[in-house]
Order: sequence, then structure tokens, then C-alpha cells
Amino acid sequence: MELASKYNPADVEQKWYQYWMENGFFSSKPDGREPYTIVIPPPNVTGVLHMGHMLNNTIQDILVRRARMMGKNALWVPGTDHASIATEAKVVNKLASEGIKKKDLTREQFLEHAWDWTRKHGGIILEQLKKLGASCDWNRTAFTMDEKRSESVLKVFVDLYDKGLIYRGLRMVNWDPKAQTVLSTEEVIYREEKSKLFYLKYYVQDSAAVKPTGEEGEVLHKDEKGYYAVVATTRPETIMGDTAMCINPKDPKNQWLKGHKVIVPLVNRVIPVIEDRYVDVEFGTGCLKVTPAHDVNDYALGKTHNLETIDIFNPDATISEAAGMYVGQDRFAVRKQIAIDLDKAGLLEKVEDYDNKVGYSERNQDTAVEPRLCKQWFLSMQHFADIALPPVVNGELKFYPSKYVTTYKNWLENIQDWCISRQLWWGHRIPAYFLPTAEGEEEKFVVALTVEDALAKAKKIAGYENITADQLVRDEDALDTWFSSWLWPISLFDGINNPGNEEIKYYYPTSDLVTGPDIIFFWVARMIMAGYEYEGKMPFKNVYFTGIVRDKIGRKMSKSLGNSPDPLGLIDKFGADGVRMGMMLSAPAGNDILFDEALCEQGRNFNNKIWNAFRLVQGWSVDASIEQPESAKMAIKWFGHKLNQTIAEVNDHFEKYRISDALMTVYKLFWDEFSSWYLEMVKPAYQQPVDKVTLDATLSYFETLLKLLHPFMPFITEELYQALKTRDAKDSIMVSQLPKAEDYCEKCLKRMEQTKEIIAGVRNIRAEKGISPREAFTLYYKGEEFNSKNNSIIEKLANIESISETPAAGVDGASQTFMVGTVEITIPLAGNVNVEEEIKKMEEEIKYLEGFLVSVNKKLSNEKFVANAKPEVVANERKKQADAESKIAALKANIAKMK
RNA sequence: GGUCUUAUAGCUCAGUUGGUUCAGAGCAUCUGCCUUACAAGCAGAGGGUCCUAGGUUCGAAUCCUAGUGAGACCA
Repeated sequence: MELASKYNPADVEQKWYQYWMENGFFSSKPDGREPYTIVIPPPNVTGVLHMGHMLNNTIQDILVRRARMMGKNALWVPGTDHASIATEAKVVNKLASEGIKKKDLTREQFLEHAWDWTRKHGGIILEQLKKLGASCDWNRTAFTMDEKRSESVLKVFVDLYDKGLIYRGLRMVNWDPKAQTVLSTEEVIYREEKSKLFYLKYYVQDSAAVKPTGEEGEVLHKDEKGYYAVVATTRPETIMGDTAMCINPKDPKNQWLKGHKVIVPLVNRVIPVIEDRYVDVEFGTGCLKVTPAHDVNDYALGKTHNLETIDIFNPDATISEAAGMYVGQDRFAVRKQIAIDLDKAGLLEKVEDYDNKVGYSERNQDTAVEPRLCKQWFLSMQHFADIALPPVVNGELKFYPSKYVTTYKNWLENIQDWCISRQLWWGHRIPAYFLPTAEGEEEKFVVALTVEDALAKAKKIAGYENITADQLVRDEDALDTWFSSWLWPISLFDGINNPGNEEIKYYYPTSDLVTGPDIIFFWVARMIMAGYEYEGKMPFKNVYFTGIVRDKIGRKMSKSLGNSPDPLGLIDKFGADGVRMGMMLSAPAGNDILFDEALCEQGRNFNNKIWNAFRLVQGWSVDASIEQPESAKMAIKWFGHKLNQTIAEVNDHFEKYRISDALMTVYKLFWDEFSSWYLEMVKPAYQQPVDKVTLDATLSYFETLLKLLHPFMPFITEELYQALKTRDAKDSIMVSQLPKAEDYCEKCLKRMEQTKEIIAGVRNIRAEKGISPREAFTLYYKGEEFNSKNNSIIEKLANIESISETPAAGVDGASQTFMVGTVEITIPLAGNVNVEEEIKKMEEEIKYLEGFLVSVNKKLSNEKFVANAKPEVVANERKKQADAESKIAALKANIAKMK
């Protein structure tokens, strides 16, 4: 059978994926074996496969395929995420393009559109993963909004509410005053705008008590009415909501204001001067007016400093009763008017032009977004931080790379409550029901899984004994998407609905999680919390953080830059195996990967190398009658040891999750050791048959190499595994067992390294002198460390006709020598040697060695070194000394002889 | 502004407990080769102020301090 000289992945990939699927090799059921489980970080239903997915899923597939080949019951569970914000936005846009407005639809109608959309697009990404070779158990494909997962989410909400961990609280949201709705941050468009910076005077209440510090950098303001502070603001209309003025405690300009109270201009409210490092010393005067109800940062300040919040706006952004002035007027009209009034009152120091960014509503592009406090659902996080921190800090649950432990720790130690409600329809609707209340009365609600339960609960509230179901109003909002994802490792095995079922007992805790560090808080930390809360155990044992895929000059891949290659296009071009290898080659854990197509090319080239090695071996004809050559015997012996050494090395890399190092190790084993050395050693002469022992050993090695490569490049390895010999229908490389690392002989490996160096030395001489490889040489050696066991290999690969020890009197005639360690190799080269040149080279070598010797001697003559350094280090130095001395002696003798 | 990470060959990165597996890998570059599995290949070669300045030590790419550059997260 004649095989093409180039491997064509397109011919085989589809075929083998189908074969794996048909034979159920991806599926898993609990049994007596050790489980190995990965749950996929569910991609968004809105998404299509991008390079980040390629990286992430390649790693997962490598891990899961390897575990399977190590005899574990391996399961990789696939699924998708409903991604409420992103999906809702997509559906809204799609409807808009059809002339349908969301607000004209009922919730049910809108959700029907969203489900249509999900059914149509949600599975695309999973289909794409199949092209990559992903060995997921597709029968288990889940969705965060399918029945089991939805039920789990709502149950958990009710449970946490009943435990007193969920509460209602105020939060700053982006408010569109025209549409009178909350916007997500994604729906706010920021535009540069020319505006004005107003400098307002805040008089100090007890001006007489002001004590200037007199220090350098101090800035005082004083007029006939006394000392005053100057606050720069773009929004003077919000002063009615001011409840503090803030300075930076380190700001030399404003030290004198510490501990005082100031008077809000026009409003005449007395507010405290607070200190917070948040304030930018360089901006304006370093004095910041704090309006907790109308600015996100001010709200945070208000919380830390326990400030009052005064909401001065109505929902339509007109001034509310609470402001006490300008009531009912529009915010922008007030901004103009208040400037005039302030000026008249002598409270306006100056006005400057200023460029700033203003957020506008994506839906009403003429409407500036107003930060507004709204009631939201919160989850108290301190309890969860307490249960999720210790296992990571004490290393029970491991992060790779471990630097993320610090990040994790910092976050958990400064945990904030989690706002879990979103003003969206697409998602899990919050199972809370509001009771009718009178105007101005505090809201009343119950939380329950069903309307019936809610009604029963409501009836227990005093005054509501006769309430009916239709009086209950269910909360309109949906839960944050992460509130479902955090249950993923549990809900996939139905652990919330059916605690302690067979699957959750078997597969949980899962083994490895592979994800990006950007969602360490959003997702990873919260899964750990939910895991301990609901299973009492970690959700996974190891977390492998991948880097972010960037383009080759370090930019994030994005649609707008157009710098993201199409993954499926890459697979077409280089083959899935090539692309997988391209992804892995430059992807050490946690480091960003600078993606370059050249890496896939390297992957493809490697595939081709494997392919051609196979072509060579399968082209050999076998002759059972010929005896095995000595060189082949030695080569086989050596490669067996090399293989075992490398397997141990690969195992070690995997244990440390150094997957690209593991791949590089196998890559070099196949390309350098197997192809460039081993195959050359055992290769029969052109068109000659090979002996049976050598062929069998070589085929067996080839098979082992394919197994080692399989997790990285599943397709070509299956193709060649099947081509190596006829196999049973169920005998697939993906369910075969990886070889275990056996002991190996260091001495044999070292000996072969010497052999290789000698061969390389001879090849160098040929190259330098332009002597054909077909012209045989004789070779002389001198030195105790020379080992003759591989002579047959040296003879074969360097074309040497005889090897013998250099006679005491030296080699007759012109010759060329080189050193391999302490061994001196001499090749007689009648007429081919430039004596002067050779002597010059040797003299240079001596010079270098003498310099080296000086540094070694310096160490050895240092008493402190000899006294303090470890004995083996000293012994090593002595050996270096001896070796260098003997080399110098050999070179000198040689020069003397040549002269 | 706070916290953290990081700086090694042209590029991407290894370098574990401080000491010849300490200056290394892959790619790229350069020089020979249409050698019989593979030019998507083969055989070789060059390439570094280990960011800078101090310090600890017999000994520092490695530990400490400061500075500079880069990045991430939080606010």
C-alpha cells in the first residue's frame, strides 16, 4: 500500500469521531473504578466557538482522555449556560430588527422568542466542540435553564432565604428615566461630552475654630463670611442630596478641614467632613461632595462612613419632595437654574469647561442614565466566605498556578454581599411573591417554590389571613446567571433535587476544573461555596486556570479588532490535532497565550512527522531468517529505557499540570529520540528487509508512542493505531491503557548520549571537510570513559569501518581529533587536515579550559567554600578540576605530536 | 488610589531547596544539503548586561531592599 507523503487530517477526523460515538466510548456510568470527572464551564448559548473555548476545551479533553487511558472511569459532562443578560440583549435586538418592541410583548411571549432563539443557536457551540475532538458524554448534555437545573436553582433560593441568608436591600443601578427601567451595565453607552465644572463654596460651620496648619501645600479659602471649602462638581443640581464632604487624609491642601463641619450652599444643611483615601488629591480642589443616593462611588463612601442617603429624584428624573427645593423640575433645567442662584448668592467661586464621559441609555440614546438606588435581592456572603476560604488556603483544594490563591484569599477576606437579582425576563424568575400593601407601607413578601406554598405562607402573616392567590404578585426579576452556574457541579448530578443519589455520590467531588482566571470570583469561588453548603465537600479537587488567548502582539481577541481567527477555519487548514497542538504549545498554565497560526503549523508539521515515521515502518518487509544486527539490539535496549524515563517525566509534568511541558516532552521524544535517532539506528539498508525481532520491537514502541500522544492528538493516533495492525472492532486507542513508567537504566542512557556525541562529532568533520557520508572512516578513541558497547551504532550512523583504541604512540599521519567529555576521538584523514588550523583550534580550547580551571581552583582554594559547601558540591568541583586537567593534558600532547 | 503578579536569546517561555543537568527549550534566524519515510524535511551554527542599583552569602538568574518597566484584579 502506497501512502501519500503528506498526512491529510480531513480524511480521517470525521470517521474516527463517529466511530468513538457509535461505540459509546465517551459515555460513563458509575461502576467500581475510580471516577475522573470534569464538568465543562458551560459556554453561553449566544456564543460561537472562539479561541478561548478552543484552548479551554483542548485542555479538558487532554485531561479526560488521559484519565480514561489510566483506567479511570472518565466523565466529561457538557452543557450550556443561558447567559441572561447577553441572551436577552440578543433576543431584544433580533426582535427589534423585526420591528417588535420588548415592551409590547408579555413576559410569556418574550420568553417564547427567547426559547426559540436558544433552541436554534444554543447547540451550535457544542457541535463545534465535536470537531475539536472533545470526548464529552453527549447523552448528559445539560442546560442551566432545563427542568432539573431550574428546579435546583429555585430550591436553593428558597432554602437560603429560609436560612436567613437572602435579604432585600438597596443598590445603585443604572436607571433610564425615560423608559423608567433599570439598565444593565452593558446597556449603557458612554459618550465624551463638553460640560462644565462648577466650583461651589461650602462654608465651615464654626469658622472661628479653624486652625490653619501652616504646612507647605496648604490651601486656605477665606472671605468676609469666614473660611470655606471649594468643591468642584459637574452636577450642582445634586447638592440637595449631599450628606458629607470628603477629603483625602493625606492631602496637604485640606488638612485644616479635618474634623470640621461644612454648610451645603443654598440648602444650608450642615454636613460632616469625612476622610477617605478614595478621593483623588489632584482632581479639582481635592474636596468631594458626597451624594450617596446618586453616585455609585458616593454610595460606597456612604456605606463605609454610615452616611444618610437622600434621594432627590423622582423616577422620571424630576426633583422629588425630599430635595425641598426645585421640586418637580427637570434635572437639567435645575442645573442651569441652580448655577444662577448660586452665583447670585455668592456661593459660586468659578466655572470651568470640562470634558467628561456621560452614560446614555442604549434604548433611548438621548437620555442620560441616572444612577439610582433600587431594592434588590442580596445573598449574605460572610457565611460562604467562611466555609470556602480554609480549604483553598490550606491546599486541600488546589489552584494551578497557585498564585491565584492570593487573589482568592483577598477577595474572600473582603467579601461583599452578592446582588442576585437582575431586571430581566430571561433567566430563573425569583420565587418571591409580594403581598398587597398600602401606599407608603413597607413591602411585604413571601418566598416559596409554588403559588400554593406562597399563599399558605402569606396567610400566616397577621392581617392577611384571607388573602387569595390572585392577590399575590410574583417578583418580575430574574436571578443572576451565576446563581445557577454556582450549582453546576452539583445540579449536573441532580444533587439538589435528589440529595445523596448514586450519581452525585460517585462523581462528586469532580476532579479538575479548567477555566479562566477572569471568573475566579464570579464562578469558581461561588461553586466552592455552594459545594460546601450543599454537599459538605469541595466541588473539584484541582482548578487549572488557563490564560487569555491574545493575538501575537498581545491584544485581546475581539470582534471589533477582527484579530480572532475562525477556529473551524483553522481546523480545516491544519487539522484538529494540529490546532490542538498549536493551542497547547504556548499555553503554560495561567500565562496568556499569544496565539499565532505558526503554532498550528508546527502542530501540523508534527502530525506529518508522525505520519512519515509510520510510512517508513510500514514499508519495511520482514525476513524471519535474518539475524538481528547488534546495532538494532542496542538501539532497542536503549530506547526502552528512554521511553520509561520519558514516561516518568510526562507523568511528573501532568501531576503539576504542566501540560505544555508534557506535550513538549513527548514531542521531543518522538521527533528527536525516536525518529532522528532510533529509527536511523534500526533502519535496514535501502530496499533490504528487516529482521523480525527488530520490526516487532519497533512496532510496539510505535504503538506506545501513539498512546502517549493520544490525549494531545486523538485523531492521527487513532488512525495509525488502527493502521499498525488489524484490531477488534472495540479496540480503540482511546480506551487502551497508557504504559506505566518502569525502572530505567541511567547508565545505558548516558552511554547513548556519548555515542550520539561521537556520531555528531564525526558528522561535523565530514561537513567541515566536505567529505561524503559514503566514504568510510576509521576511528580511534582514548580515555577511560569510552564505552564500546554501542560501537555497532557508531559504525552504522557515522559510517565507520573500524573502532580501536588510540595506540600509545598516537595515530600515524594526519588526523583530526575532538573531545567527548574526557574521551578523545581521533579520525585519520590523509591529506585532509590543515595542521596549523587544527593546532589553533586546540590552543583556543586549552585557553578556555585554563580559564575554567582558574575559576574552579579559586573555589577550591577558598577555605570557606570547602568548609561550608555541601560535600557533594565540593566533590563535584574536584571532578571538574580533574577533568579539565586531563583534557588540557590530552590537547597539549596532541599539539606536541602534530608539531 | 489599594492589592497582587511579573521582568531570562529576535519571539513565547522553563529554570524546584542558592552550588555543572546554570545560563536552557521550542519557534524564528543563518549555513550546507532535491541523502533512499518526511523540504510540512535532514545535518549543523550563531544568538543573553538573567531590567537597574544596592545588600545578605564562601557562592545569587534564584533570597532581601529600593527604583524602573509591563500586566491583572479591586475600588
